[in-house]
Amino acid sequence: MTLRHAVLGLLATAPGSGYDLLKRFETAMSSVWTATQSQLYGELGKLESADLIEVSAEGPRGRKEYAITDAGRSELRKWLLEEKPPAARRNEMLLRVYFLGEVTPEEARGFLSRHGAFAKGLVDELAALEASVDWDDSDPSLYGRLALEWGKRYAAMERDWAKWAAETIRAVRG
Amino acid sequence: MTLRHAVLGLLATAPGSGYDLLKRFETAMSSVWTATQSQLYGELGKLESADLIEVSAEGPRGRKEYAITDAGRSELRKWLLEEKPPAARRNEMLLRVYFLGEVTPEEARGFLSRHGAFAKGLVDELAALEASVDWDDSDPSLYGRLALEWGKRYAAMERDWAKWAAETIRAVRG
DNA sequence: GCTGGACATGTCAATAGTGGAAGGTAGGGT
DNA sequence: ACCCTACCTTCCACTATTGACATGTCCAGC
Repeated sequence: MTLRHAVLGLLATAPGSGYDLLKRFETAMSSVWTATQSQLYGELGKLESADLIEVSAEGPRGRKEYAITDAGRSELRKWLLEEKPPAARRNEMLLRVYFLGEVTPEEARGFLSRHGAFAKGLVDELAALEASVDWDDSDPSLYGRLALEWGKRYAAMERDWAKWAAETIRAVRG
Repeated sequence: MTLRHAVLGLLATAPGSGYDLLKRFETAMSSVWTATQSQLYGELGKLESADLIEVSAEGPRGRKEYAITDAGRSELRKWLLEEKPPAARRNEMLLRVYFLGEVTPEEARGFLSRHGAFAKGLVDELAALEASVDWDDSDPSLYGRLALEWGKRYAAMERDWAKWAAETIRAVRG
């Protein structure tokens, strides 16, 4: 039921059409949640039936602009504050690490080096992004900034961990 | 197609029945990948049809023990070394952070404190787990250890980030 | 006036994942 | 002998997610 809340959250910030929301999923939200067009339009229909959103305006080309309702806003608040986020339960990278015993130590170190290089690139990318954004103190940018900081710390953690892991393999296995 | 490789990886370590694998998904693998029983038995059937695994023994209660084939091992290697892991694209916790502007700053700080406390608990838990395990230098324990270290660093990162984020909100919003 | 690209939605088939019901066997402990 | 628990598999209905196809409209620039 998370896509539902992602849509509610986006519409709580500003009303928009399915097309608008899709753009927002592809850009601002892309590192946090994704949705395909078919999923999105389907979910908009369900949310409207449940009266959590409503059509607030109609425009050219059949455009339907949706806005969140009071019931929707209350559902969003409930999700934010009352439901505990389930711990992430899937990590494909780590799954591979578990099975690295199946390849040679050299290959395992190669895998970790590549991953470390990727994380390093991400750190630089996010630092550049941060530098390029004009941060004011408005709410949306505050919380976006917290999320960006999370990304930077995550990427730095993975970069350092991968380096450490490759060194550990070398120390233990040669 | 990741469950497929998770199963291949487990069977590469040791042969086992669907029931055995399910236990391993619920324990050792639970923080990295999950599978329900229905998904697992279905996947075993598909893997057998594709000749990536085979029934290596039959036991009481209709037990079928599966073992990885050479083709399966080669598929596993290919997945480990040739396919690049897609970047994680969903994080429900961060999604909530994006929408924290919908609640009051106090509530937002409460959310972050709770998350920080959870991460702190995880750090302690993982440290205790590490202390309790008798690490030898065998392959499976080496790579499990790398994964555990990842978990420790991840939890510590989230703990520190949550603290920083709550302080930042207080500084900016009071 | 034409045309290409952006805008906009709808629908379908397929795979992945969840949750639960149903049915049965083997073996250790009392 | 009995029973309880662990062992073990199959099947089904539902939701979530992906990717592709289909269809059409508006508008800016030439």
